[in-house]
Amino acid sequence: MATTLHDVATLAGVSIKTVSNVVNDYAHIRPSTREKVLKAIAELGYQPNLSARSLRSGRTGVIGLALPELSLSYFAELADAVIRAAERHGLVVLIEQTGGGDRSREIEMLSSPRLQLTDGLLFSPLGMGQDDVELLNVSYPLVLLGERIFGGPTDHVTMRNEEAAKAATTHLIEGGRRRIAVLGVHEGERVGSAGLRLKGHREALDEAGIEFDERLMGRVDRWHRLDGAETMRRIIESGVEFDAVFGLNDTLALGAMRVLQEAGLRVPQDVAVMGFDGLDEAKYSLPTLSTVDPGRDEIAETAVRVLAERIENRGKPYTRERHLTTFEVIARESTAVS
Amino acid sequence: MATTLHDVATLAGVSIKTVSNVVNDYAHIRPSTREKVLKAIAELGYQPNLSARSLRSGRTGVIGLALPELSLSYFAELADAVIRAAERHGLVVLIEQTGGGDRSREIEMLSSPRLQLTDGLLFSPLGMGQDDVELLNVSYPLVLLGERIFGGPTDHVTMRNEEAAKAATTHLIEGGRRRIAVLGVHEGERVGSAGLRLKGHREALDEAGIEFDERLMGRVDRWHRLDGAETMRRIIESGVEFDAVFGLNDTLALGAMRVLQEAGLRVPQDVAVMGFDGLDEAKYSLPTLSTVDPGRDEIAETAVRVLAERIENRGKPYTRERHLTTFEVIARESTAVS
DNA sequence: GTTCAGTCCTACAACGTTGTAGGTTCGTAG
DNA sequence: CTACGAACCTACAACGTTGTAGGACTGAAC
Repeated sequence: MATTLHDVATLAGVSIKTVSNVVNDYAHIRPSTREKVLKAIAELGYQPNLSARSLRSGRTGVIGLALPELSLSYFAELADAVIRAAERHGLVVLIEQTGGGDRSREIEMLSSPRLQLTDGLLFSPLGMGQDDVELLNVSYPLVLLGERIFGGPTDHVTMRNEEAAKAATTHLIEGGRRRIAVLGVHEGERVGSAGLRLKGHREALDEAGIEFDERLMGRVDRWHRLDGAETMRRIIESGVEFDAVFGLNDTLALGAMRVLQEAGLRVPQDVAVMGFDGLDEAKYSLPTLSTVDPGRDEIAETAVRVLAERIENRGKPYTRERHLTTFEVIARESTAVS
Repeated sequence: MATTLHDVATLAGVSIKTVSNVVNDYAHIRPSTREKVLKAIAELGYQPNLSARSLRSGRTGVIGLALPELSLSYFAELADAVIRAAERHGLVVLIEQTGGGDRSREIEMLSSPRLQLTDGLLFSPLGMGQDDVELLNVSYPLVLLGERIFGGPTDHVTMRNEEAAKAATTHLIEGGRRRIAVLGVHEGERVGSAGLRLKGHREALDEAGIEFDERLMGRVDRWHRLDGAETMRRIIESGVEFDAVFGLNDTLALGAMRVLQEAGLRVPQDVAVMGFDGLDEAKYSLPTLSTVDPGRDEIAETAVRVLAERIENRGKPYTRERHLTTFEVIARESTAVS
């Protein structure tokens, strides 16, 4: 079996508590004793039992990250960033997938017994909505990510969807585009990535005095590449005129770009294409895809920091905060002005 | 504070052990008692403390997954599949990133105290090599993934790199290609994805009686899209003649495709492009990328199942096994015969 | 009426750790 | 030489759970 404090104590000829103190860097230990203990620890290859430690201390050093699907690049890159950030705080990350927007699974997740192993949760819902805000009242530290729920009882780290989308559309307009198709629109949604980004888009149109055209709205629930491709195809077939495409995320835009080129439309000469998310992939498509980096790394960094703080100060009162990251329009070939 | 067995026991008027028995579905409990207890559990919202349970039982219900980087699509999709598979076994997954092939971090990982929270580990090294085989002798259940180390002391789940790569090259040859550039070659490597896939490639050449040309080898350590692009550019500039490109993974191939098209080379008319990994992305590039699906889902499924078995039968002797998945060449536009 | 197996339940100890309280030693100030 | 605080160390209890051993009851078989 694994060695315990007791084994080390016996070998070093001290009490287990002294060994514990050495392990935990307690100040008042005679150098000679510390040395003896460290030698015994090395000799036995002792490693603390984290279950016991966490039972005693109530802390596990693990945070949960609940997200829809890792196979969506945005979430994979987010998870990567979260794990790196957590590491800097001495935390490890347990990842739970809730499926692509499955509301009931998301709700279930919030009270999952599996969270017991966790000191707190980073929660990125996709299926839950504003009406579910009360469900965020949980007894453990929770930091909300994303744009499905606002004004909830917890800390919230999110991007400036509206402003960022507005900037994206403005970028297209400045390039001389007037008829901008939008991919990934969710019917009637007001809160949520789709709703907010569309709102930003419309603000940009309004400001430029461009009339909104319902026929340019590419409605589709899922935001995978396939959905972008199919929606684009539908719009082309509908015969409606357009000179630009704004994919509400990069994946949609990449799928669309493929279809545009198949249809003989040149990007950016005939149609400019803009994405949203700042995915790595967007750098390598043909042509390279213009996008908006919503501040993904900053989201991860901030979320972990805030969660770590809440864990640190458990029990103490605090005021929930909303953290907004800074975004950046990244202009690439797909929106170049000819 | 959270409620404990003790609270439930008090409310239900039974001993804590009886509550424990109810929770664990012990057989001999009077229906009336069970009901009383369940009611008390519901009333208090009791959830077992997993730290205590794991301290007592030695099991956490968590498995570790150590991989290079989630931002590499292959690993993101692998992690997705592993999490799904683990869920079917009632396990959750703790993900550790070892960085893109950092040998020392990988070695460190194997004895990380963080693994204490884990019943076993799925380990996918990239930097370690055959010489490190002894380091896999660890005291916890370990299942090795990937192709860096063979014949080690643990179970091993891997793909048929050689055969799959051979099939890929054969596919190109059957399309009439004779001068195949290879991207992602690692100098002098024999074991490892690069070495094995290159070996398969050469076997296919040999069988077809095509001479191997060193100048067609695109050497590059990292396998990101950028590396594929740069290596491709180097090969084009070198002036060596070629009519096909085999990216040792999809990401390299996608990066290369971009550069080929920029250089005015048509895919597949002038140059056929073949990838390896069966990434989702390959379905949506322009043109769509032919690839080899090495059986990723099967790898995840098998690895989790084997690990769960080893955990279940801890202590019992077993013979280590090597599991090979089935692969499939997926022909798409990038290798179409004109 | 006694025995016995089975059912149902309980008390206790243990898993390995850390917090608390307290004990001993030591050096220094009085 | 005594007093006293700081430094150093220890014993004990507790975190919440489950395994073990065993007690009390029931009903059936002799």
